Amino acid sequence: MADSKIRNMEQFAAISGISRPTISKYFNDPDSVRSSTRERIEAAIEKHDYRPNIYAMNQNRKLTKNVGIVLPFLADPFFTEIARSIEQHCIDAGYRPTLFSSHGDPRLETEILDTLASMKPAGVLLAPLGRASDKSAIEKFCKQVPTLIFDSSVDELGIAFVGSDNFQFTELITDYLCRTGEPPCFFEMKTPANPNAHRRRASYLNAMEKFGYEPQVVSVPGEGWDFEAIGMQGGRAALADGRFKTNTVLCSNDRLAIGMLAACYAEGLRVGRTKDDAIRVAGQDGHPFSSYTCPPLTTVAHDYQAVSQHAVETLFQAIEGSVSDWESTRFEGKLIMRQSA
Amino acid sequence: MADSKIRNMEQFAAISGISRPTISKYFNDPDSVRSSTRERIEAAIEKHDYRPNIYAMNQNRKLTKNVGIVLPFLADPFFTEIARSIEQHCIDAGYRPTLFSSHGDPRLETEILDTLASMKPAGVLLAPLGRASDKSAIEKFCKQVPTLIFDSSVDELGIAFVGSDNFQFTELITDYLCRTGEPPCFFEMKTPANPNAHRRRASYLNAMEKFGYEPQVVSVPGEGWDFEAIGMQGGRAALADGRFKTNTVLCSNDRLAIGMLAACYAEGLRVGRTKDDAIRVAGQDGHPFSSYTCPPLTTVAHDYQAVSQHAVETLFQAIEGSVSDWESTRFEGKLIMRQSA
DNA sequence: ATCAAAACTTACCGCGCGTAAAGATTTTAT
DNA sequence: ATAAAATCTTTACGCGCGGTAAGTTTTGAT
Repeated sequence: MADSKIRNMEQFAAISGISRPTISKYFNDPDSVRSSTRERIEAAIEKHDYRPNIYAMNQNRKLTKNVGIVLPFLADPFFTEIARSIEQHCIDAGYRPTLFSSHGDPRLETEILDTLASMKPAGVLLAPLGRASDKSAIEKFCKQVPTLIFDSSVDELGIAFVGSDNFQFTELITDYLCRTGEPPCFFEMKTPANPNAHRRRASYLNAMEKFGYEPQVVSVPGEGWDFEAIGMQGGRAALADGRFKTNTVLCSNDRLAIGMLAACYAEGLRVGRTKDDAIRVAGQDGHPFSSYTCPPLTTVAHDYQAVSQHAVETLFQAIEGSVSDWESTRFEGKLIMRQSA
Repeated sequence: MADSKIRNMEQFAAISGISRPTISKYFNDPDSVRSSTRERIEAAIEKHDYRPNIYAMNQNRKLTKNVGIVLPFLADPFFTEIARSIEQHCIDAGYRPTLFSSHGDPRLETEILDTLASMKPAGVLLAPLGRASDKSAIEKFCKQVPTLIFDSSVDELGIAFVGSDNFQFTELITDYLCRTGEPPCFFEMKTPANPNAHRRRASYLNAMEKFGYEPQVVSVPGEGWDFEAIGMQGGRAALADGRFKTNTVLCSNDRLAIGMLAACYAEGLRVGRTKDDAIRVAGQDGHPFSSYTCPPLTTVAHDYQAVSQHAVETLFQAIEGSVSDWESTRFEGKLIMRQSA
């Protein structure tokens, strides 16, 4: 019945028998009003289906309830999985998440940061492109907006970094591969997108030395974020040239490994860990699709839940008060043994 | 030098020597001012790095330059690929896209629609969840905001529907499979997420009858959007029970096919189209990962570019004037022959 | 019942911009 | 050159809400 006549908070206040400042206070923080008033307001909201104008709300507020989430590349279920988890945590904390993707383009990343700055967000969760990022733009942005960097670190920018312990990842799986067969060759992109790849290579070299094996790094060319294609093309070439000195290939990440599996298939090599198999292939990330490759991919899985939860918690702690020093948190990965290695 | 002193349009107008209403007019539509003034304004923008407050802008505008993009499920490169393309088209047209994902949850979809309604967007591109969607909520939303439905149709809601011609998809690949080997069995979810699946089944039945073969539909149980898992589990069970009466399986979509390939691998069946292979598997969608399965997946690819471009164009035509009748546009798919079938 | 604290109301101003109307200025056409 | 048209400036008001200061009412403890 009575509905769309309410055009602003004043009218809503009048019709619900409560003063406008109190209504305003309620929308800022429902717990700041007496429970009896809260119930009356909520009943009126229910009845008249009123929502305050978000633009008018955000105009004068120094800080909005917006939270920006910036991903480097959307067409990768690894990131979307994290995004889903982060989004949920933000909503639970009473914030309004907005998702952006740089789609692998540094100019777009800078544009997004620009847009975001004008949105006066309470905070931003940023997974940067990495190497290609305009670092000065990110640095400038971090000075304006409380920013938590995740997945891929950029100097000591923002309020904190949350990610995975890439050293541990690679050491864990290198150890596993060495114990269960021939020591692995390391398969990677020559110019990887982000610093995680460098950490993983360094960890591989370190682990191989520790275990007393000679490291073999196979770096393949390719730019951009089309990792599967790069892994497949580079993998075929490397296989054809006999650049893998052992029968075991540890890929820098799962998407590269998926490309490598396709390369093995194309070259007629049976992948697996049995006597009949020609080659073992392992990845790193615990990519959502890694369960469905043929054969299923042995990998090290991120602790998605821990990363996303800690990222959001750290951001909100910084927003809602305590200004602590910059810190870096890296979660350990879990070895997932499947048939590929 | 002179920079962050400019706090509003008034000050910017003063410092750039142009009246505020003209500045305002410029930001609404740069082409609405004389080219000489435009150049002066743009020089001043460049110099002082001024951007109008988006909240104050949008508060009074009846329509904003926002465009909402709603996806049913983000962790699927099929959708993110379309999203990327649509986003770009929106930006090119001078709009500000905002991306949302329902993450397979109908309540979240309704919430997103609620949020979107309060954003006064110029228009919305909505790919609904399908069967699970709250149709009344969508219908209500479509009355408030110019909405273009894509991918999966819901009645004749919104200003138009743009998607793919599922009948053609399935007929095309069914024909191909019949011509090149045994006629296909149709592999699908018992309770599929959206109406596209029903169209594809109907098309399969129709095509099989037309070609004079007896159709064989294998429906497997499973809820939600975890298609690969459903395909793998259902596929293994169906293979074990001998429910596929021929050596050819046409999957309702590529993600199901990826699960089916994993099932074949687990059951020790070699997939392919040569004499040595035990079974042929084909998908539908042209999923970004379908090139990298083992073996690479034969499928029918959406015309991504055409769908996204036509969707955006149709929306903007409706926004910027011409109110034409509701219409449905479905683009044909292209057969992609790979090794799996 | 008494009183201070907590919660609420009234009244008013400010935010940054959209928009309209009327007059002044520039551009274009004749 | 001159009139008509297009564009710009000035002035003024409104949007829907945030925020504050002063009074008033309600609450809960004594």
